[in-house]
Amino acid sequence: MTKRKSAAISLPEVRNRLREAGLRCTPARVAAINCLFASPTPLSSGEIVEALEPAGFDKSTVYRTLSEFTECKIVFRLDLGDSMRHYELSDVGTHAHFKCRQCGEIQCLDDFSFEISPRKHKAVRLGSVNEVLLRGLCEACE
Amino acid sequence: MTKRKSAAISLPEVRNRLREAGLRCTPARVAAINCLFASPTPLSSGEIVEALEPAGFDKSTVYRTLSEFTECKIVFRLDLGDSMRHYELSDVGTHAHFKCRQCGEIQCLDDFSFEISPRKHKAVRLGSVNEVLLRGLCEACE
DNA sequence: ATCGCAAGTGCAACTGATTTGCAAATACCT
DNA sequence: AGGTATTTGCAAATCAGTTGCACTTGCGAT
Repeated sequence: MTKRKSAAISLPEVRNRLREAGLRCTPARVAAINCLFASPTPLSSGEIVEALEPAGFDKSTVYRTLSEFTECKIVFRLDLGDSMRHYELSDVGTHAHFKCRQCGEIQCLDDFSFEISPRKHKAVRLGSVNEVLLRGLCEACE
Repeated sequence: MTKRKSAAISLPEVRNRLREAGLRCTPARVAAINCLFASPTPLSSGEIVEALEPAGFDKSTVYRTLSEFTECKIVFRLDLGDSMRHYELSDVGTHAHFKCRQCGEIQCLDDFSFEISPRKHKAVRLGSVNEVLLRGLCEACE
């Protein structure tokens, strides 16, 4: 539930997560989970592909794996724009993200709270909001 | 400055906007502005391409036009994820957007206000935020 | 009004991210 | 260990968006 650095996750634990989600435990899936687990911020599909290809995993396998994970809710898929999808393990909990439109840096805003309130009452009706994304310039780029 | 339905914008007015931005007044640009003007919500590049191609405008021209408009700040480019860019005339003013991850519907949240506040004070440092995007399920899809 | 040329356009070919079809490989239940 | 439904790797396809280039056109100067 909390943010972790880069400690590895044990194979049996990964296996459990997969089996619980109804997925077979395969090397590609284990590698993908380890990859995501090791990163403090969401990774783009491209970054994950780059990380796993050297180990011999095909990019199509990686993309398929990420889709499966998303369906099974093992990971949460963020649409941060810029034609790229990002993924993070869903057990880190829901939080907003900030993306710098200049350098592309992504920050997880677990330390921020949001208040979203209708101003007039004509009330556009949103259903449920489960992703909050802020874009702008990070301190460095500003 | 306010939201409009689908009334057309006069040619001289479009011409003015373009000249003020330092752009020549060409049929493709006029068509693109009219297209954006007629829509109550941001349009994706694909939608604009589809709208203008039947009239004989090439998609590369449309993409180029949209980039120029973005540079000149005539339009604001939104990165709503889903591998697609959306555009709206910048004179509608800054406001947040909601996008349904199921049906893709986009809502402009000009009637909402946002409060974003650091919870702890360890303070992740954001620079300036100029786009707020919420994703989730709209009322219909929920 | 019309001329000249920089700016804008259409076309076709290219890129980069992602997807798909299919045959070979493999996880895992018995 | 064995059989089979699931996964995987590969190559080819797709899709949004971009680019190079020769042709056209808007518009300030004549």
